[in-house]
Amino acid sequence: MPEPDDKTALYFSFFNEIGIIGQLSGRMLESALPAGFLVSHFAVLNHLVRRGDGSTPLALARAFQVPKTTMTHTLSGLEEAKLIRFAPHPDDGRSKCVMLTDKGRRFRDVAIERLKPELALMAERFSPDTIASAVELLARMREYLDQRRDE
Amino acid sequence: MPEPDDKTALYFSFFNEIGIIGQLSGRMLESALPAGFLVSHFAVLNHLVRRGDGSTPLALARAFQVPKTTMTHTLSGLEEAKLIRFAPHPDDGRSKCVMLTDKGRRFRDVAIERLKPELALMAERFSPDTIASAVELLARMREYLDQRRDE
DNA sequence: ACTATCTTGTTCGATATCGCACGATATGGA
DNA sequence: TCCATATCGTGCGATATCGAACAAGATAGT
Repeated sequence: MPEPDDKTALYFSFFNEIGIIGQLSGRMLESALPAGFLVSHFAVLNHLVRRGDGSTPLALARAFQVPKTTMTHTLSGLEEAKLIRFAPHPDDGRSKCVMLTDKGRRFRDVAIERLKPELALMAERFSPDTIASAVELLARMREYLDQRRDE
Repeated sequence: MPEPDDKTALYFSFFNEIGIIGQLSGRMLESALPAGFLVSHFAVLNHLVRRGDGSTPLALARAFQVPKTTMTHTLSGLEEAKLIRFAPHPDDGRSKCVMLTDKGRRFRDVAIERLKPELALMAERFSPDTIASAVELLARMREYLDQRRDE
């Protein structure tokens, strides 16, 4: 390492590992989805199931930290596949509400079911406790970066 | 959560956090790069500095777990900016060696210098020890996913 | 040496992602 | 009320990413 006297490299390797795991897990997840669907589609459906639907596109874009144009594109794919539908926003004429359809919920459930064996295998090597504490750190990191971003 | 009886959701949130941090850290890093350069460019340069240059494009693609077509594209951008150059492969006529140029090394050093304040701030909240142990877990996870991928 | 098969890098086409700029609506102050 | 400014979603163009197919070179079996 060229800078043995500082910790910079450590933090870079952290983000480097994050990036690579993002790649690998994305591929793994996509292999469990029908052709043409991506992580971004699944992630939105999963979010809607877990946090409840009715969010606006902008709220979703912020939740995943992607530009709103990207979210528009992702949502239009989901709508075309009838996995979500849009409802008018009750208070704000500029906005809309993203609603899960039954088909969307089933799509997400099937994907999860298809991934369960893989996750079970993973759980043999990485205990829920290990992952839970990692999630704790990662969530803190996400919140920190998110807040820094806004400043 | 819809499946209170299994740990599936925990593992999903792990990968979800990974994805979001990937987004956020990518943006942060790109803000320290000249316009038109992306994380992928920096990541390759950083890899070449730390692991030494002379790798082949395919080896780099594997290191970052991206398709080789993607690496071809990334490398062509770096070559056009004269941050790397290609040398013929001594043993294999199909392949080539990716070599850092002085300009490439400086590019990487400048980027790191520009990021140091941000990382120093981060280090106040996330100690090197914390990050080091996270890197350990992440590296294990990467190796695991990598190996699963090949099966 | 010959040939079948594998490996490496690229080209090509399709699509995802992103920044910019716009129209529509909301908000707040004069 | 009226206007300036902010916010929400989208259209557009540029570029990144990826899978499929290919050409050139390597490899292994005969």
